[in-house]
Amino acid sequence: MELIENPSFEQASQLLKEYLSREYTVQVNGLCTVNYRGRAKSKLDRGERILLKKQDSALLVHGPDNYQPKNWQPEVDSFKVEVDEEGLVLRAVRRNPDEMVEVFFDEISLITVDQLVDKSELKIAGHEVDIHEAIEDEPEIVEEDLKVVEREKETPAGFIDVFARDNEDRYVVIEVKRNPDYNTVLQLQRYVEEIEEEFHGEIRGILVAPKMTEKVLKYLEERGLEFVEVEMADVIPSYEAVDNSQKGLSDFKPSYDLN
Amino acid sequence: MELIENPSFEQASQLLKEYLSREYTVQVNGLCTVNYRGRAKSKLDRGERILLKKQDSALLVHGPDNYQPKNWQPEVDSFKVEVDEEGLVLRAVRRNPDEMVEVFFDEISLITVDQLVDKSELKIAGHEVDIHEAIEDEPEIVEEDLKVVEREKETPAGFIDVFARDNEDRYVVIEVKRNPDYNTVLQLQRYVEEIEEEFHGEIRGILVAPKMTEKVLKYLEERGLEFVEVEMADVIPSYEAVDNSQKGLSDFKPSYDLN
DNA sequence: CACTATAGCTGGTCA
DNA sequence: TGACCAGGTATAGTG
Repeated sequence: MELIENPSFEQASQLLKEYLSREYTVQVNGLCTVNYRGRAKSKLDRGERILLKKQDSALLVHGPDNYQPKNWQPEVDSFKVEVDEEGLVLRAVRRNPDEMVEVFFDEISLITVDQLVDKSELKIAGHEVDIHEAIEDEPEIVEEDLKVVEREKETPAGFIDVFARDNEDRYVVIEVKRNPDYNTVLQLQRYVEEIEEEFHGEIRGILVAPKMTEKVLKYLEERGLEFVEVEMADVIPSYEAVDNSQKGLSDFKPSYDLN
Repeated sequence: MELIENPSFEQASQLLKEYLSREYTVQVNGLCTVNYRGRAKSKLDRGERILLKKQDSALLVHGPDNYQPKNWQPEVDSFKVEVDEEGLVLRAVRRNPDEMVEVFFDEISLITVDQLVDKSELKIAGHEVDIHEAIEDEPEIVEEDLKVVEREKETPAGFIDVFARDNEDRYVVIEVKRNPDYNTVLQLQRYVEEIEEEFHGEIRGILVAPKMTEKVLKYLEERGLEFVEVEMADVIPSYEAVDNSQKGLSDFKPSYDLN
């Protein structure tokens, strides 16, 4: 790791020009103002901030509070660094969409340059798609003797998450939601009505979710629909760490504009 | 700014215990694994990361790529630091929702502690009625050669904030909003239509606001209406800069569990 | 305090 | 490529 406290602008400029456009994590702490221009406009007055350039060229400007960055650029195509009598300017441009973040440093208190290695990737247990798959694999999660007919079945009202038949051969429309609300109920009702038109007979509608509110449950039951609660832990047996860290990195070569 | 390279776990623990629960920006670079448990579950395998604790207690764990953090906690109620033979553990808990981020450090390459000052957090005080008055007093805020005909003019659709004539004697309907949205646009449009019925000829509609979103602006322009941005500082002579950067900070005293 | 709507949303999936 | 939807969404505004 390379680290300089209170560098001169010349030192800083040299370091930034060397490392900004390469696969290094670069951090600059200092007093700066920031402008953004592109999809919107924003101007950030002078303040002490932390600038973070990541190894895939992502740029973040963090202030002293708030979980989210004050300013950012998810992907930068070209960096540009200039020094004049007033300080150091860093410009991060990307095309498509055309936008630029400009950072004017008045003071720089710290610069660090490092190459971080992260072999792991995060996988979250409990996404909607996971539940779909789990139900398809093990329909008994929802109900005994349930047979999946089709997944993502299309109807005029939209796509049904899981379409099945129960142990009395009745058709069952299953809608999966992580955070069910009134709209979810209405949507399920529409699906059931579509299936009634297509197949006739008694059609069941089941809302599958890890949680439920009293209000929505009542709303659901008033419409003759059912609710099955699933525990995430039961549905997803194990989550695995997947190595995605190299994705796209080998292609990363933002141009560096020397002037 | 306090800074230690390659601290021992004991040194690190001491520093973290001292500053994590206070209004300091704390940064830890090192090799770690991270667990999250709460609204969902996630596990992040060992990797080199940057942990950032901000002055409002927000916690971020950044990996070497991606603009977004690998793991985070927007607000932390209590921090807990422990050292054992395997390394250093940092736990950040919050209630409502009940969730926890656990960071296990195997190696720590850098710790920095600092207090950042961001003067740009200054916000402005000003109410809608203030802008009305200011426009009545000085119509040129909105446009040159504007003559106010009437304030709070009544129409069947409601009261028009300011009713005026421009330098070509066209009638101008001015609607003032602090936070304009779609409804504001529709309201202005209704006023313009009312005035068209009453006076005929070309009627202009101007929305005056200190800020504007892209969507609303587009919506506005599609209807042939105009937008004038006003700076509170320009409009209200005695506007006061209110320091909101401390908002909630004085109350910020996450408990520190000494164990 | 809860609910609602937006975001320079970002990120995914699927027609 | 674009439309549509989810997110540990976060955040701001309103009742």
